[in-house]
Formats: sequence, structure tokens, C-alpha cells
Amino acid sequence: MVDVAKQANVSVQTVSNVLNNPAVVNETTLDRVSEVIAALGYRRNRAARSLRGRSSHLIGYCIQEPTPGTVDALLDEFVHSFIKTASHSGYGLLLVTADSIEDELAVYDELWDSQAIDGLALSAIERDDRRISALQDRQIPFVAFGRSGVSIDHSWVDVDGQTGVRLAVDHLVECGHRRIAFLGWLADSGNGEDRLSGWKLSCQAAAIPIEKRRIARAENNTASAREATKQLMQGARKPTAIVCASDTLAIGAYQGLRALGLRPGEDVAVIGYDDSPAAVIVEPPLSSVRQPVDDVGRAVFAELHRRLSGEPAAQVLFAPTLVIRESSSRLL
Amino acid sequence: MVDVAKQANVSVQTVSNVLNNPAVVNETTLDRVSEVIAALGYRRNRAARSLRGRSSHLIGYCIQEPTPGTVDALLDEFVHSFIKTASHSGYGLLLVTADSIEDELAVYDELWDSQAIDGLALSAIERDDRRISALQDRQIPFVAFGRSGVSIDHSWVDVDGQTGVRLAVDHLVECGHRRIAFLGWLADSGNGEDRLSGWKLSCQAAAIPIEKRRIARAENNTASAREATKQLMQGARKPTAIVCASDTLAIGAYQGLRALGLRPGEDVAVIGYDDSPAAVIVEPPLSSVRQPVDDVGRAVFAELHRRLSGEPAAQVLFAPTLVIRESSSRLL
DNA sequence: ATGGGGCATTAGATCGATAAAATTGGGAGA
DNA sequence: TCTCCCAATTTTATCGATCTAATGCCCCAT
Repeated sequence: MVDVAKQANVSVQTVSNVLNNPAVVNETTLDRVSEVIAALGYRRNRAARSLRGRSSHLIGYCIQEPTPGTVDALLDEFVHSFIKTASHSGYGLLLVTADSIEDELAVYDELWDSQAIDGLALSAIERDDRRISALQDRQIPFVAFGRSGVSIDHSWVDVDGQTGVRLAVDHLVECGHRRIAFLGWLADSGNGEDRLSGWKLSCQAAAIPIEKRRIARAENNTASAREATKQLMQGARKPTAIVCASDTLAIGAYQGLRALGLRPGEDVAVIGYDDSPAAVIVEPPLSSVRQPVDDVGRAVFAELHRRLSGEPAAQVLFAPTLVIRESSSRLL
Repeated sequence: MVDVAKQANVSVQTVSNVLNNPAVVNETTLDRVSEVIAALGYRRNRAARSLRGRSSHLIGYCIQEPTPGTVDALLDEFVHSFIKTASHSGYGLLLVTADSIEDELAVYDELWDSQAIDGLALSAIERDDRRISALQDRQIPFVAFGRSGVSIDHSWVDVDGQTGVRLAVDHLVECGHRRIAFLGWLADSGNGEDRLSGWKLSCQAAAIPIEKRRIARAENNTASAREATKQLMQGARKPTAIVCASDTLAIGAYQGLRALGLRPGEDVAVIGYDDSPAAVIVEPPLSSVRQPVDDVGRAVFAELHRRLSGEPAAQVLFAPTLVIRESSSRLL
């Protein structure tokens, strides 16, 4: 910066002003300094800026260990969209990992206390997510992709899972289905119950009785979903369609149906959730509820940016869409 | 640090020494200062450290936009393993994105010039990758996951693709196959040709004639691979097995075979590459060459660490393994 | 008693930027 | 002509750590 200042015959502070506060600089000076900056290829030192400005312009984000037997690559898309938006505002994404929730919080503490990050993005939020209150206590700015039941007034961006499942069930009803099962998750995750409630509402709306045996729960891997599907298909008046809380579960349902000699998409309709890359490669191609992940990424950063400017927490809820493929398009 | 120093009755520099150079500090003093550090929960400011030490302890890594129609989630695993190793040595990963190679290099320049990063990790290296020479010119330390043809003496970590494909072909030969096709990529990527050469070598070793019609090339998406597979299956003496350069291609091959009324795994054996999550969810489960991605992640960081300590570039080559599933286990 | 050697610790300068305060120059109004 | 004000720019202090050089201190040899 000293070099730029010398070359442009101004003080260092004026160079700083050109970059941070161009409005206060005389237009002639501004142009002259800008030219010198371009000519010398000068770039501000991030460490110095961080130190003086007490802000690293970095957002922390913790990625989970990739789970075997799972195909939902939702978060890649989220991360990509987030970074793209963030970089336009001069922010970067600092990626970390953790083995457990305790570890994750410890990592966040470390990053925050050492002023490595200005805030956090969270995902995979659970109903009673300990991270939410922990971060609120520590006063670390964060925005979550997903709502928690703990406190509703934190910053979050979410996709309406209830509506998502309703789209799926309503579509099946239109295709003539009446015996529609729901395959969800074991743990009472916020997401899971949200999606289940969509199934219930749409069944009620279509005057379909809500029966317990139409609901199955599995872990989020294909093996578990496969077994749960076998359970669902026991007894008389078997379901003619299965709506699943994730594509992984749906693919497990495919396997379960095949194990019983049934053809997914022909004998039993299946709809997944997340529209993962796997949905288009399975046979038959899987109908799936698509979350607007790009919008979510942008919104999470926008909200984080707002929070860092001192504005109060806000919430954004997006609507999902249904991508209809061959696994659910046959008319009964 | 001033607070810690006061509380421990030492100077700030001694506190710094306790953290950076404990060997020079008297043991009594060390313990006393360490206790105060723990008691106060003191953590060094990263920005200040970076500024003074001229090193951000951050590694840059550019992620691509997720490609639709592709299932290879290899890099998630790589990133996870890299971060885990890096964090043990006090390094972090700064994630960025770019729209093109030019953009990517511009982003790297920006990060480097502003001292935001100490070095770079690269992946998806192509045979004549412009990034390699560009980064060498700029003297930016980097380690690549993958070799380039441009210059062999840069730091890289790779998995021997030739051996990988040889494992696959040899396994098929053992199962009694003689008419083995290879489905690779269009662009002459280093990876692709490396893998193709494995096919050639193993064919020679088994005294199988190398015919041009046994080689097909496609883009890395299922639709393209599907068409290429149809080409492969034309004419008399059709292949009884197809070895693919990626799981995405293999799944396209499944689709192509089915379109011709053939059953993958029964009528024609198929082997993929990368052992992606999709390999276990398709029907029949796909045999695939597995890269030791965890090892690669660790090795890339280790090499980067070496380079940042001023040591010369080195190379590491890992051996892949073959995961045999039902798509290739039938004996002819 | 004096001085040199070695270890432990401290003082002072520095990294590169920015916020706040001080200064300069020029024009309008009395 | 003088004062006052405003805009543009400069000066000074500061962020928090680390590097270099200097100091203090104890022990031992002379």
C-alpha cells in the first residue's frame, strides 16, 4: 500500500479510502489511485485487514464424514451455491470437520475465539439440536439450513418438507392411488416429522384413512429401508405407492420391493426426496421432491450477511417442487 | 496475550514462546503459563499470527459445480480426509469455486496475492493441465491429486489407474471372459489414457487381441455412456464384459445393455471405477475399482506440509483395489 | 574480586491495513 | 480582507502476535 501511495502521490490512508470508502475521495484522485493499483497489481493483505478490522471475512462450515450406503449429495450443491454468493461479497468459506457434536462445538469455539471466522453456516439441523442453543449462548452469529424445535427465533433458511410430501402424495392420488405408505426416519428429526405431517394432511384431504401400518421407519441407508419396506408390504390390502423421506430410503424401497418379487414403478409407485444424482440413474428413474438448494445457499449467505451487519435474525422458507419420473407416473 | 502474561508474571514474549517454542522455556515457567492459558481460555488471534508470520495456515481448494448425470462423489471423501489431517497440524481449508480455468487461476492469484492462502490443493488434473505450469510460474506451492503430462516434477499424489483397470480385466479373464470391452472418456485426459493402457496390457498378457471396436468413448454422463455401449454391442462376437473408466459410465452401460434387452451382470459383466456410493445401490450391485481416497487426502496434505517447509517436490503413487460385486462375479 | 559463558527472559521493532483525529486548501459570506 | 466552514487528505495510534537483539542472572574459572 505504501508503494501505491508513493506512486500516486497520496498517503496510505487515501489508498485505503479508495478501496473501502471511495465516496470520500475526490474523483480525480480516485482515478489516479485506481490506475496505480491496477498497474502494480496491488492487493490488500487479508491478515492485516482481519487484524485491524476484527473480522476475518470467513464463514465456518462443518462437513460430516461421507456416510456409506447413502446417496444424498444435497450439501455439495448447497456449499457450491453458498460460496459463489459469498465470494461476491468478499467472504470465503472455511471448511472443518468434526467427529461428534461435542467436537463440532469445540471446533467452533476454537475458530471463534481465535477470530478465524465471523460466523457459521449450519446444516443437517435436528429437532432438538444442541448446536443452536450452544451457539446462541456463545453469541456466535450463525444461520442454519433447517429449523430446530429448540428456538424458533434463530436465523434459518428451510424448505417446506410438509408441502414437499404433499406434492408427492397429491400426485399419487391423482394417479389413482389410495393405499399410500410413508417411509420415514427412525429418529424424530424435525425434517422427518415435518415430512410425515405432509403425508397425513394429504391423506386427510383425500379422505384416505390414516393407518399406523402405512408408516414405516428406517435409518437413512438402503439396507434398513429395504427391511422396512418388506414390513410395509405385509398383510392384505398392501400399499400401491410409497412416499419416502429421502432418495436413499426410496432406493432401499426399490430393493425391498424387488426382494418381494414386485416391480417398483409398475406394481408399486415410489417417490423419493431430494432429487439426488442417484434418482436419475436408478431403474426406473425415481420421482423425487426437489429442494431449491441453490436458492437456499444464496439465502443462507444473505441472511448471514445481514446478521453480521447487526440486523436481527430472520427466517426464509422455500417451497420444493416435485420432479415426476417413471417410478410414479403410471396411472392406476 | 498481555492478560496471560500479567497473570503469569512473565512477558508477552514468554507466553509466545510457551506456545511456539516450548523447548526454550524453563519447565516451571512453562507449567505456570500453560495453566494460566488454560484458566483464561486464551487463544491466539489467527489474523495477528498470519500477519506477523506471513502465513495464513490456510490451504485453498476449488470445487467444481456439481455435474448433473454424474454420480462420482469421490472428492467429498478426499476433502474430508484432507481437512482431518490438515487440522491436526493447525491448517484449515479455504474453499472456493470458479466457472472456468481462467477464473480459477484468477481466484488463486487473488488468494495468493492477498496472502489468504499458503498453498493449494488441486484435483481433477488433466493431461495438459494449464494450472500446473501457471502455478509453477507464479511460484505458488501446490499439490495435485493426479499427474499431469505437462511437467512430471511437480508435487502430486495419484492412484495407479493402469493397475486399477488391470485388476478389473484380470478378474474378468479369471471368470472366463475373453471378449472384454473398454468404455472410456472422450477427451484424452491423463487418467483416461492411463486406465485404457491397463486394459491393453492385461489383454496382451491374456493373449486377447486388441481390437479397436472393443474401445468406446463417451462423455462422463450416463446418457452418453448409454449410446456408446450400444455401439460396443454391435456386430458379431459381441463383448461379454465391459470395463468402464468411471461408475457413471458403468451405470450408463447398464442402461445401454438394458435398452438392447441384455441383463448387466448376467449377460454382460460390467465393472466401474471409483466405487462411488451409487455402486452399491444399483441393480445388480456394481463391481468397481476403489481408490484409497483417504490415503490420498492424507498424502496430499503431508506433501503440501513438506513443500511449505521448503522441501523439494515429491510424488506418491497409491495402488487401487478391486471391489467385486454381482455385476462381474458370474463365471462364464 | 573479576570476568566470561550460557540459559531464561524481556524490550523494542515490525507485519499491513484501518479508524479516528488532525490538518490543509479553497470558496462563500460578512 | 478576514473568518468560518466544508471537503479532501494526512497524521497518528492501533489491532495481536512474533522476530531480533539485548538484558539479567547464576555459576564457575581465573
